[in-house]
Amino acid sequence: MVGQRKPTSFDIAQLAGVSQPTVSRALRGSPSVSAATRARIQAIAKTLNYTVDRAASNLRSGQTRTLALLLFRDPSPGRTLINPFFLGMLGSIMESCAEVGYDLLVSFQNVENDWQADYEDSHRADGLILLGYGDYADYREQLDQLVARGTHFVRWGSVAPGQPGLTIGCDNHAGALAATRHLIAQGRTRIAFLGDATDHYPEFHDRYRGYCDALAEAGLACDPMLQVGAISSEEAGERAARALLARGVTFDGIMAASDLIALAAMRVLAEAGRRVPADVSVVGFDDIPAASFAHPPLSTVVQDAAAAGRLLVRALLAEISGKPRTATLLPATLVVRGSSVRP
Amino acid sequence: MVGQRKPTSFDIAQLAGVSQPTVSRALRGSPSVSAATRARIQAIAKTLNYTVDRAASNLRSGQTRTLALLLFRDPSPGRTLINPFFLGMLGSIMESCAEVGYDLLVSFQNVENDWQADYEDSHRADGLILLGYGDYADYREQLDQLVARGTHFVRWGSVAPGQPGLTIGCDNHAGALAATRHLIAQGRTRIAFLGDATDHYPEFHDRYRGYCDALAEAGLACDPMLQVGAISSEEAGERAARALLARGVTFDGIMAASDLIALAAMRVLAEAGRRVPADVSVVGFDDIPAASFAHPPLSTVVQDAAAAGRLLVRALLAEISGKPRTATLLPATLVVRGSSVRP
DNA sequence: GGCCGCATTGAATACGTATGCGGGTTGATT
DNA sequence: AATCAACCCGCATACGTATTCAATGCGGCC
Repeated sequence: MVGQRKPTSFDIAQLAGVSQPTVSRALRGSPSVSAATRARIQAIAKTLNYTVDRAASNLRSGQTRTLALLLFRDPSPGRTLINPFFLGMLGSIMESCAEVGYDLLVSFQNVENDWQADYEDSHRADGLILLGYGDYADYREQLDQLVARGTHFVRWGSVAPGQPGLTIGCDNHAGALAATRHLIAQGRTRIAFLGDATDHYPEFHDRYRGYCDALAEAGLACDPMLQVGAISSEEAGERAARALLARGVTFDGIMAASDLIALAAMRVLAEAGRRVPADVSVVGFDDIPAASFAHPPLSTVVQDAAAAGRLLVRALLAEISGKPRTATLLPATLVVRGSSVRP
Repeated sequence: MVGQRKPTSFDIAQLAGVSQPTVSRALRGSPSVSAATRARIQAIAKTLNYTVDRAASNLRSGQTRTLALLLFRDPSPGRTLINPFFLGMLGSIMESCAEVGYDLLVSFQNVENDWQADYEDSHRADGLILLGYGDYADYREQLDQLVARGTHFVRWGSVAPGQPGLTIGCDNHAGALAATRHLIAQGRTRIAFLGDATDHYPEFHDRYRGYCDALAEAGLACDPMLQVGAISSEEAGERAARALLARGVTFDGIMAASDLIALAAMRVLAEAGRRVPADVSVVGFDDIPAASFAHPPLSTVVQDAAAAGRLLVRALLAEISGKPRTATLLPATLVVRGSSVRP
């Protein structure tokens, strides 16, 4: 069995008494093959365990029926684990690709480096899905290059006008707004924001604006002493929380730009003897799996990862087939758990 | 820029004043091309943004420089999330693939269905990595088929003699042995095992044997009333824990076959008013991210996911290149956190 | 000086499929 | 009965690269 040469469409053609092109058309579902011939060919293909050679098919057709998923990782001293939120999205992306009959190629990319975005040029994939909280300063240039080269791609990120390429994201502003309103409704007035607030991280920036707007609504000032920068990682969250404590400002609430930051902050607070939620109410963003296991369970803003993944794949396929698509905003909804509700 | 035809090796050849084969050789590092020519060709390739067409390259060479990762998912009513432990391994596999210059194709597979293992036959990948706690009864047959078709693959699972293909796994028996010894050292004598104990799930079976051996060492009986079957999911863990409580047997320790089971059990125990670890000591297996965030933090058996991923990739490459490899056992080490230590 | 060997390169070709185009057959229409 | 369209199918070919084989030039050695 092992020594057998892999069957080709010629083998099937011979057995079926037709020509090779007919086999190709039959298996591919071309309407110009009669039902009888098609059935015969399919039967033979099945008995021979024939599968279309993707390499040859890709070469001839110019299509790979493969999408590439590029996961951006922030450059950190130690090897940073990938953000769990994006891992969650991965599942739904895999699922969606399978549904539409596409393969999925995945790889890490470091934002800083020139990432090898030659997946499409080298005919390894028909399009790209970009995922990650990247530093937009580094990022932007590369996106422009992708656009210039005519690469098909979609990106999960902050949906704003004037951005290169097709972006899909959740309503970061509305999510943070709702979360901060919730904190205010709990009677909190000194609410800190842990996370980068510059436009280097547009998604965090949107969340920060939502936070500020909620404060403004309530007539509260947006105190810069209550904002500490951090990217989305436990280490950064820990540093930020410590920095906040070190400033000596009083605070009774924390709006964290991501769950990883929030969870790290809760840990630091516990060590410092601040009780959550008795002394401080905490809300995160993303709803990673660990959020509901935390103690107390973390209130957070849920992004619908399943819907997001599906939408990314659909949008990319539309883009590839030439249909113009516009940026899409997914809802972000607050889920209240134990970390924010005042006893 | 967009309308430009993608450059081929012929374009480079013409510009460099050489033939196409020389370009191919130069870019691929063949020793039979002079250093001067190589440098010239590489320079031209760079300015043209040339990348080798993988489709053509794959077709001609018969190699794809791509590995496929198949994640097995237990068939569940609702859509089961993928086991976080395997997600952790995914990162290290991605990393290892990148290091050796291979692409990684990922996809879900349902154990029950005939999974489309035609990745290698259809020239989409050079080999397969199989990941998942599969039901071995369904699984076995498919593995035999892979072997029969001469497909290159490695599998993460229970390392035991007589299994088809190349298996790499952690020392499930030793891990469970250490964990159960630890429970006994805490003075626990009525220790339950939550997880399948049949050979349908060989890894769980190995863990169960470790559990039993530890009990035997201490002169404790292995009471079947203290074992409840469960696959690795929160739902199954919850059902198992409730079933255990419903039996009305006394118990003061739980050895869970996986962290998902353990975390679900801790939740059920809390609802039932049993305190962890005061009344019941709990230990899990896998060390998924949520384990350390749980309350109390979950003691568990750590599998080195990073090493595992690296090893899987390396072993598969060796297998592909024809070097015989033998099954490998990775260590599993107990990490003690709050859920098991008696106050 | 002729022959041999090494170092480079070119010519030719094969990998297996998908598709434009034209040819043949059939049945229906005038 | 002649024309025509619809329907199926085969011929030829192209996709871009990697590899086999032969050819060339060159220096060295007997």
